[in-house]
Amino acid sequence: MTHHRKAAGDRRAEIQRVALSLFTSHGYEATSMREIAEQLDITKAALYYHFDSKEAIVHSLFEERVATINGLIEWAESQPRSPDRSARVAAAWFSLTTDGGLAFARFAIANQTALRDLAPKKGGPFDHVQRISALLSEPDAPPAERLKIRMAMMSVNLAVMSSHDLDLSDSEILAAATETANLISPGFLAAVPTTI
Amino acid sequence: MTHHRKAAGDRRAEIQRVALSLFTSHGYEATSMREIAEQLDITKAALYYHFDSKEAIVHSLFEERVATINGLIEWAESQPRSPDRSARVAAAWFSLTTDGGLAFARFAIANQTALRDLAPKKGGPFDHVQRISALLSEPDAPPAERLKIRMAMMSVNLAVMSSHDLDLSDSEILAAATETANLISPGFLAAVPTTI
DNA sequence: GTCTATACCCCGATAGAC
DNA sequence: GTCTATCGGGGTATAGAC
Repeated sequence: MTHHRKAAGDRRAEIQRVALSLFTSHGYEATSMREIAEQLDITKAALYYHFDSKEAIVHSLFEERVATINGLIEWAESQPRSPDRSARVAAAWFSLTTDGGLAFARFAIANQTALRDLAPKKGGPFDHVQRISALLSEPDAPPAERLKIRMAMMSVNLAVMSSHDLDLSDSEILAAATETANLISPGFLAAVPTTI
Repeated sequence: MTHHRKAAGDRRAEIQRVALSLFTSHGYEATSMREIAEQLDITKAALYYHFDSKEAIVHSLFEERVATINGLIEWAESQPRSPDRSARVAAAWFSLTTDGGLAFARFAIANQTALRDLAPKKGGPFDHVQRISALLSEPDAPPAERLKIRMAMMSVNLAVMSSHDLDLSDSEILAAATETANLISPGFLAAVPTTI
């Protein structure tokens, strides 16, 4: 027998889906709990049953990703610096943004300042760019060199930002990002297959 | 005789300076009129003497830039499509982001969603990217080609986003952006001198 | 477990004294 | 021209009925 009622975990996932959509289109600060509740035909108070706060919602949206990247960094730091390690880290970094389409990238772009304020030390998304770029560049690399590595890392963001109003699939956007990353920093994604 | 009192126009400029700083660091939505007033040691009401609304402040921050770009677009549309026209438009676009350092670029990055909502039709900053990229690409160019043009145009944003926490001057960031633009779209800034 | 009702605060904005 | 005082509303969050 199927039930008309939603399973326990579904409501939480629905809230996350709606919140991600609203945060992406209007921004975290401009999105109110009332808006999220209305779009789900539930009350504001119901949100507070599933999440302790508005911040808790946004944290839940990237906590899995944060944990994965922290694991990646931990692994990389236990390995000796080598071209192979760099290739694996770069490939993992890129594949992380493709999981679940480009929804997270779009969310991150629309909420850069909010993410900075909401995830300051916990190892937020922006801290990761710094730490991984350090892993990918030589210890004595000049700042200009580190900048290029970071620009290659963030080519996905550039492609997503630029693709607004253009008739392109996520795969095509990602292909442009991959190509751009390799142009900015030759060999950046040499080891990663271009298939998505 | 010098006066201790500020000249009339100074207060308005001071408000713009503080507002730009706060909007850039915390975002438009997260910045309140009270914060702006406190940082200037004036009252909230005093702000409303100089500006009709919070939106009016943010509009004043880029109205000059908007007018300049509208003029650029108007001029370009009156010219026949040619390599020379493209070179001039691309060069003008880039030099517009250097005026007054990279302050506007940083502001725009921190407030993408707010700018979209606040300047929807008036010819906001994001509308300009679309219209200028149309000028710079062939009329029958596929979306992927237009995307690359836009990515080249927004390489300044990429460089600024990536340079956070890096010991680089605005000139160095801009140099990286210029180089990247030409890598993404060969010859994009061929005609523009690289001196800043 | 999920709702209604409400507390409490700070927001942008205005009126009018000085 | 700049202030004090205040308004109406929406914000997040909570208390407690059901």
